[in-house]
Amino acid sequence: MLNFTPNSLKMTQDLSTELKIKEAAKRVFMAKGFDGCSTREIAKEAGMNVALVNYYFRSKGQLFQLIFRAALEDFMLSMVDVFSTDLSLESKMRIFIEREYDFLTKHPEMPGFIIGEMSRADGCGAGNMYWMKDKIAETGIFNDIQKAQEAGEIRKMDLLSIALILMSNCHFPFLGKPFVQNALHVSDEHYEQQLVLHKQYVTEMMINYLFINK
Amino acid sequence: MLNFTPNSLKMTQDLSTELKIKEAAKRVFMAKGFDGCSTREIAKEAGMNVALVNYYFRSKGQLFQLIFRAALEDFMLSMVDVFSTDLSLESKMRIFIEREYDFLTKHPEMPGFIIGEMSRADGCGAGNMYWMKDKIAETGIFNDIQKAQEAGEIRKMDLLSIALILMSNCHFPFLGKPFVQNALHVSDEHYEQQLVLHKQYVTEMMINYLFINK
DNA sequence: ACTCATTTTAAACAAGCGTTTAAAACAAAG
DNA sequence: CTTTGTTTTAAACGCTTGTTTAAAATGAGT
Repeated sequence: MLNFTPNSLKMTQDLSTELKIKEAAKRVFMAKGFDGCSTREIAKEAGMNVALVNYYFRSKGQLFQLIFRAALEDFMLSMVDVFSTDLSLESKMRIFIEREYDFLTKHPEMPGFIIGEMSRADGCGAGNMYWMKDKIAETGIFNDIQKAQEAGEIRKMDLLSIALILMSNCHFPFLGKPFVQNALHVSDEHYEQQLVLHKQYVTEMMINYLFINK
Repeated sequence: MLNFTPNSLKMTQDLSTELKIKEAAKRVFMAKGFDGCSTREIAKEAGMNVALVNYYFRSKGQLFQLIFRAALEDFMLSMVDVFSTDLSLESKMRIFIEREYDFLTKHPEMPGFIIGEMSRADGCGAGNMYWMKDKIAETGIFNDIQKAQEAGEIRKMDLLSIALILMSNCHFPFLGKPFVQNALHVSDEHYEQQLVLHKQYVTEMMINYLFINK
């Protein structure tokens, strides 16, 4: 009998368990963080035996690294592919903000997870993310910005500040939700509704500031 | 013999150990989070016996609540007292941003700690922070904003969006430092230098956007 | 039916956890 | 010196942690 699945003969159960654990781990790690959960909790969430976690992924740490890197790649993907188009710089930024709000609305726990776990002592430190800048550079966005600065179209400021302005106004509304919501007594519904308007506000604010009006 | 110290006869050692533990706990909790550290680690950091932590603070959880609430109050204090002055709304905002950057430069781990621990499942949830909005309201800043909106001086937008714009551009540069720094290969020195400029950029950007030019 | 490698299981491991205990050390008062 | 209350200590408690083990179950090839 023909079998097209590599590395394994029975696939239904096989890949299923590995995937189930990986997806359970993703859910649990993102909700509680590396320190905030146990191997047994992940196993239970996946409906599997504890030992299977280590059978497929060797250790809690390695499973975490897998999840973390995947999350990081997801996180970058929505950014990067907008920059690769041949739209104007202003359009790129507008669409970038749009996409960022879309993505974060679907995955609101993402920025907290990544930033939170990156600050951990033994968290996936510097070395693991060296590919990121290169990935962004490949899109040519850095050149676009430099050209636009030389042409006097956008304000001459360090790339870091441009990145900070964009990320601050896209990510903080999701990152800081638990704090801001409690501090101002805002309901979930009102918060989510306001985010739609907020996206438009910050788009206008940032474009107005970054781009020099003739 | 007269004794003015309450609840205790010898004070030098007494308050010293309690304070040492509290300060060690503050350091450790802020660096590693509630789940990321142990009672024994706090005791060792304070140079004290493990049991003393529970002798003075009953449990790890109660000690944490103490530290967390104190951090939250510190966090609010720098905001609130600017708003209580009788400066113009624009001046208040300018000084607010200035103070916020000053405070966060001295305590860069603060926003990550507060936001991170607030998202924890059993973290100090809603009930504990009901005082915050009242504390801000007492300063009259909410009225100032409403008046300014009715007078057409500042843009008519929900209070939530105004708060989000201010906090995003003040807190994210510190919150997201580990991520942004790694993503763009930025050294500590450059990052800190740029933050001084960044503060001026975002001040101009926010004021320009929020206040309607005649 | 038997083989053999893979997958799953229950049980166990040492280590670390938060917390408690009971005794020791201490310091002031009578 | 003895008493009395507080502070500090070492040791232990029961429990959970990450990980390993060795046996059981599984399923395809011969």
